Amino acid sequence: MEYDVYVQTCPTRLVLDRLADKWAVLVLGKLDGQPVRFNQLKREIDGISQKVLSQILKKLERDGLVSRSVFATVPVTVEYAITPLGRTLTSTVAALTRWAEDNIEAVLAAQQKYDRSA
Amino acid sequence: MEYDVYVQTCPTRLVLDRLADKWAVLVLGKLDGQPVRFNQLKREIDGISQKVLSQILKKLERDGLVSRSVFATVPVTVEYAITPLGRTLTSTVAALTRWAEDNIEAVLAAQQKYDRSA
DNA sequence: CTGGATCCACAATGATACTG
DNA sequence: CAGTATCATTGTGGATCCAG
Repeated sequence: MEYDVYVQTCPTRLVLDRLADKWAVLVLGKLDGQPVRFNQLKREIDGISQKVLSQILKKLERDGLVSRSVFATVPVTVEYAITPLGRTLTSTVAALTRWAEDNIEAVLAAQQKYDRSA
Repeated sequence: MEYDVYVQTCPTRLVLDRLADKWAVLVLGKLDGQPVRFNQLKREIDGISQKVLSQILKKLERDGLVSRSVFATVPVTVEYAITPLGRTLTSTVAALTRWAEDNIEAVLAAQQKYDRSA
């Protein structure tokens, strides 16, 4: 079977839709390493709302990239962790955020130059 | 200066917003190699609308990732090409689409398993 | 603590038509 | 060919309140 992201009906487009999401990238980056609890994620990912975070986590879990573990403490504890499949993604994802941090100045400079000439 | 994508006000978030876009990923992937004309891009990126394509190209150009060249032919010819800065991104971007194509089956399987247990 | 449900405002997109 | 302009529609996210 041949897959090609450039074909609209190809299922790989579904994966791209999921990956090509700012929040998903940040969540995967935070989970790479140790399991993290819901509110801890919410605190560490500045600007994400509770609604969006729970949606993203559910999607990532459905895709098999993230696992969800419930502990019957009081109050309940829920830990999210990356799966083996998800771990094959984190290096790529990390490269993305690293690129952003490394090249932001060049991008900002390009934007200013563009805006001046416009 | 320290940058951190996990801080909401950090400019690197702008970069992530741009990169974390399905269409931007596909466009950059297509431009990696030779310059491509507008309608050729539109044809090769299945499902993208003319409006969205022109928007994405303008943003990528503003970010300094893509260059736009106009040739005074009749009718006019416009070629889009990747810039040196953009080229530093393509390997990461290519890794993303490759991951999607390589792991789609595992993802689809995970989704089916998830849906059955739900 | 971990979310689900709701309401609402705004951004994004498709379709269509038109221009240089 | 390579776009821009407009409109109508949808979706997406934020804010808030509530519950197990």
